[in-house]
Amino acid sequence: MARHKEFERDEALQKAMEVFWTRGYEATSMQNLVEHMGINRQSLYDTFGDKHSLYLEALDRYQEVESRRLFELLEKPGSVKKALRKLFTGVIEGCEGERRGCLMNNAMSELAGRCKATAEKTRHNMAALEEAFYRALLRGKKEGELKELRDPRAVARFLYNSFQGLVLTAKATQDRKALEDVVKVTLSVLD
Amino acid sequence: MARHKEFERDEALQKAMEVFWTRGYEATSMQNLVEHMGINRQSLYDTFGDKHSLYLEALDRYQEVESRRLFELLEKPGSVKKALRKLFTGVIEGCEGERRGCLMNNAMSELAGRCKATAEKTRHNMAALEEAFYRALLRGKKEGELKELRDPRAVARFLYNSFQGLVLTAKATQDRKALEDVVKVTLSVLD
DNA sequence: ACAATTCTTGACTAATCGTTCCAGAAAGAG
DNA sequence: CTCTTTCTGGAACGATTAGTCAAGAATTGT
Repeated sequence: MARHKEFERDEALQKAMEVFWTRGYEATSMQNLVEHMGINRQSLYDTFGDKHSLYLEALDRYQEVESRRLFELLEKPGSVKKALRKLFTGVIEGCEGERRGCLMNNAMSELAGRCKATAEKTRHNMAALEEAFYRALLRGKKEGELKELRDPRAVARFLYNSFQGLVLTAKATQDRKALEDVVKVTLSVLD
Repeated sequence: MARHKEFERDEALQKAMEVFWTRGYEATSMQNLVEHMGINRQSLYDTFGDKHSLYLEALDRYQEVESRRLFELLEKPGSVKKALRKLFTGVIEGCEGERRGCLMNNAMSELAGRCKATAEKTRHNMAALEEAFYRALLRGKKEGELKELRDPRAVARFLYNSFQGLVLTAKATQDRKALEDVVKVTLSVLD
């Protein structure tokens, strides 16, 4: 029988995801990908198809891996408000170094307007995040922390929107005070 | 003496801005620009320098032309809340057709992370919009519409953030109800 | 050992990228 | 008209793009 693969598919995909995350879709060349993924050019094409297919798979992987961190944070027992604050201030911390934002956010901005598959995946991500916020809000309401919450669905959508806005804003500014103001007012909706 | 220019610099720049607005920076080729601007390739280079310089000038023009519309809307006498509602729902209307978002928003996402000049221009845009929100809030407070407003600077930053988030979100979704929920909760901060 | 299958390598398309060069047409001022 | 400058068109630049091909090395089951 045949030889086995000498690289881990998931590891290579992870690397590809990071390159797309940092450089975007158009600015990433196959040469960039070959170098960073550490696999052969031909293996890349054999395993992932063309550049666009690889990008879509990278979006899927991001959805699985990165979104999970967010879900876990919001589902962990304890104060919902504190979890939300941690989530939002985490964006501010993250803006210090890498400055690559969020892959889904970037995809929405760069490609969703002209690529249906990308638009679909970003919508799926949006739905998942909205749902995570929604469940957290319901939990907060049930546990008495957010008694006065009127329309959890609308607030969940609002939180998603503010979160994405913050990720984007943090890409251009280093003004922590400004970003903290945004978080402060955003979370005041829950009071 | 010499011949005069046969094209209007501002008109050509306007066209270039629209191309960058629709396609982004990387996905726009000089060929695209030549075709849409309606001027000669050589004239393009003579007049605007290279692609990157042209892009930065397009950002400047956007800042002047498009931001003014926003300023005028917010400075017009009348209810500040109504003006803000009009501004935000305008984003929802705009998402029906073109789907190109906002050039500054796009620039922030695509280039601000790796181009200092772009980051600077988007920061300038952010400061201008924040200031427009701030002045509108102060006016609302003075005129009694927003008596209970505590921290207008923070709320202005919050409004800017929600606005940019909405522009981005509207790029991927057509769910008007979801977008209207965002606007509803965002503006509820002023109540 | 042997055959089957797959990985690796590097050269190789054809197209497009941003940019420059050049020759000639057009239009102002003297 | 002539001189000067600028605009125009097309060809060309070298570099890079996404993607392919073919041949050999490696690893498996029999």
